[in-house]
Amino acid sequence: MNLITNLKQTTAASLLHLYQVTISPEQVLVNATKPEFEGDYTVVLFAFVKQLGKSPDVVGNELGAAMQKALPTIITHYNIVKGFLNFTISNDYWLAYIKNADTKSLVPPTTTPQKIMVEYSSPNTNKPLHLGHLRNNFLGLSIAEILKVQGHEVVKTCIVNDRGIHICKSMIAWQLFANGATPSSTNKKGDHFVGDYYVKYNDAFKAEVAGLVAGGMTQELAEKEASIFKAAQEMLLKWEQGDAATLDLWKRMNSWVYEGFEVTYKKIGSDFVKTYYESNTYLLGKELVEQGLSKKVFYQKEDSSVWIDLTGDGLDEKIVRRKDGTSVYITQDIGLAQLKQKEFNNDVSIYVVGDEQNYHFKVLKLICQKLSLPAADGIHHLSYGMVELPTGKMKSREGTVVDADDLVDAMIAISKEKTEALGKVSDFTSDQLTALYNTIGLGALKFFLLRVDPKKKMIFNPEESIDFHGFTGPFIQYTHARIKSILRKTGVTVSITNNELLPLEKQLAIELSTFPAIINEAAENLDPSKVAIYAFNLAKLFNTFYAELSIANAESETKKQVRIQLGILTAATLQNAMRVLGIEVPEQM
RNA sequence: AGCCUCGUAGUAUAAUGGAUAGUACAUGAGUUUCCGAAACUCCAAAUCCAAGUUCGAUUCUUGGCGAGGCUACCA
Repeated sequence: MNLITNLKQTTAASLLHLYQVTISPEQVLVNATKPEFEGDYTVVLFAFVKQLGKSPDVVGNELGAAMQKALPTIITHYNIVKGFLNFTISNDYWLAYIKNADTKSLVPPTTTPQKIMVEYSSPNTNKPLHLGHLRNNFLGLSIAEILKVQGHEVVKTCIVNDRGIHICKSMIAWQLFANGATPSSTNKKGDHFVGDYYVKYNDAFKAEVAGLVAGGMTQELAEKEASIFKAAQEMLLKWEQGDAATLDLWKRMNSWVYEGFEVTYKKIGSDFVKTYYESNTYLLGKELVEQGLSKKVFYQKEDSSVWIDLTGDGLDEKIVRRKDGTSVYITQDIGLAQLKQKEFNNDVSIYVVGDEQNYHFKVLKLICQKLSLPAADGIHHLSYGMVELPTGKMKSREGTVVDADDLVDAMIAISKEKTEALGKVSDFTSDQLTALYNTIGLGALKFFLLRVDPKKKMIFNPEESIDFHGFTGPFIQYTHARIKSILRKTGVTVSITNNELLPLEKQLAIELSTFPAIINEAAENLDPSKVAIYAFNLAKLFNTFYAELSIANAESETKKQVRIQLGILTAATLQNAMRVLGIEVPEQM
């Protein structure tokens, strides 16, 4: 049992014994003691002094004595400061922890493993991936790893938005302007190639609209009347009718895009057990509309369109089938949710999607619940904020996006530059160097995008935002590499016979012991930033420890053994923490 | 108009209602005869405003002000 749980339970038991009051262990607040006070863990007394009708000092003294008596090998001292009961934990406890910690299973597996689907990435096939997609991909990858390390079975899926008017725009522009050019004929990555035509479409569209407006048309009308827009609409119609030539071009251009995506996904580490294509799924959900009608979850209006009334749940009315009988977005998503559940039999389904769709997912979950679809309660939306630039929102139509490939390449280039300047890897082969630059560059980028609460929108300043010092991936990678280098020289732990701990040694042990709780917190909140913050704090603490205390030249052999073991545990914990963020840690850098 | 997020030093961020609001970058001052200085140490600097609940509020409630998003028979 972990120490905090133990302290909570003992507090509750002691209170029951002393005062005959029942307080559940979850109600007991146990915190790490602030450094300026004596002690390791603190029980906050205010919560129960009121119902006991005694002063905090009296309760503190009685409770402290009782707890020490209950846990004689764990608690060595206690003191009370203004309603805070501080406990000092015995060195023996921490030494036993250091000795017994297993680097192969730092996180105990959950007792209730589930099958969890994580859907992430959701690209459009009319343009390459950008910075926003990177945040999405890194969040999806990370949350999948966090759940895996807890012992859940994870299925990663992707839904590709491969049809619709936006793709037709790229297709039209290609027909108009490409003269038969292809990615290979222009030596361009396929997704970028197609994306260029999307931009060309918009340029042409804008120019045409401007011309029409100059000729006296209103902006609104001009946007509807522009011939290039009409051509795109017509193409969408042909696509829906199954026109062979249109489908051929669509398939051809999409295949270019997929080739490009594959390169990017491989580079950033994204993979999927199953990829769904919207062109296959956009007709799903039709039977569900019928079911919903017969279950009276949905109702039909006079024009024969079908709706659900969610006003009772504080939301609006929502259409689920148009009067012409076709599905809308939400209907497709309900159908896809059902399909995925049928195929994989998952208990939980996590959607990594931007926060502009918060309302959509609230509605989706509600409808699935009302239709009594299996695992409807397991639907979770991992909602994340937009990534914006100092100049404002990114707009792919206007070409003001930070391209994913460019950014990744730039990060790798910077890591190369910095690594070369330090000259610590002269013994690496060129393949090893390439791998190292990738590890560091991607580590910096992933960490930067994962270290903040996903819910918050973030501003990305390409020039200033990326750093290799401080609260960054490379800082943690460096700390790991340094520990490994030290351990290569000192050898492994032989045995621990020491019986005392210096404050920094104990502090490090305490920090190491909280890792499983951090993982649980991150999983519960679908928030990898908790792990990123933890990894940084641990690395920082180790660096302080290392600056103060020598490992190789420790005061005694027994001290050396303890510190080697602390080094081993720190390196393993950093490696595990970074792994669940999708970041590798090098042995040397 | 309604609904949902968010507002913390110059910048970026942290804090299940708990102690003197933590951290990084940038700024300033230091630390290499000793295990890796991508490191460490120290200085300075912040909770949008106003009420309320509480022993205690960055956190909860209400009202302002400000930013973004959603309220599509687009996806």
